[in-house]
Amino acid sequence: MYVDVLTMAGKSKNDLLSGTLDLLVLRVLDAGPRHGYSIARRIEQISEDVLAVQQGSLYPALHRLEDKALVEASWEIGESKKPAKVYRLTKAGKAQLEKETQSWVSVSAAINLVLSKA
Amino acid sequence: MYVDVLTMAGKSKNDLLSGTLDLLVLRVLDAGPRHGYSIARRIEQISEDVLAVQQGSLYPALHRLEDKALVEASWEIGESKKPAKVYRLTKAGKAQLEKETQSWVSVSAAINLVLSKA
DNA sequence: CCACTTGAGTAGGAAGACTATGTATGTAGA
DNA sequence: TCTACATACATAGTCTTCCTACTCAAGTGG
Repeated sequence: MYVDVLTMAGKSKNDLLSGTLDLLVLRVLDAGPRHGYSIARRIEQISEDVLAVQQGSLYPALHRLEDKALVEASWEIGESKKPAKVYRLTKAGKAQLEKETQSWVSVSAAINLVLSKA
Repeated sequence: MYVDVLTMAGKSKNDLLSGTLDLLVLRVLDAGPRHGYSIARRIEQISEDVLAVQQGSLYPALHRLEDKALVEASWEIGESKKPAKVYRLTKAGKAQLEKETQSWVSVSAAINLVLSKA
């Protein structure tokens, strides 16, 4: 039995910008295959804990990417002996990564322009 | 009567990152009061048309900000003689702008870290 | 007169994130 | 051994915010 003590009105506010999660996941997988849980850990680690990847965001994102054939998965047993679903980037995923990276670069640059120039 | 010819599956994909619109609006208003329509034009202009602000995004955003008392509005008649709803930043809006700017800086930096470091 | 731009707005729906759950197993420690 | 914790995957429900599509209206230029 779980009870929420506080479901506050003041939202804790986003850890991520909507839409960037897929990009980050693709990028991490570009550096080599990984299972879901460790993708999240990796993003948090590299971002020095600025970004927090919730499981409720991560797994749906992975399933989305899989549906779009941008990643593919297989169950594997690693050192930990626990079976884990290992994801790897497909060719289409690689292409998508490049596209989304380019998009991120230009959009974030544009936002910075507005923020600086008024 | 209007009919959509094509409501395509392949989305045209975002002009903005979700959540950044409010920040951009606050920033533009920080440079001086403006009416809604001209806020959109200004963002597009400064961003060199990389960012497109849809009216269906803009006006709801302004109403949200007004509800939160981050901006306040008054109907005014400018040179164009057409009445327009002019928005200005409130003190709370200014504070919010600073907070969100800081958040943008750190989050975008974190994303860039992940993108570069793998 | 007509088309275009300016200007404000709403309704409806899709997307994606978060919270809150649930399940299960391996591992370290008391 | 029991217990707590980290690992690991997953889904339901809700919320927020965006976009598309549309309406209405008043100036402006041809």
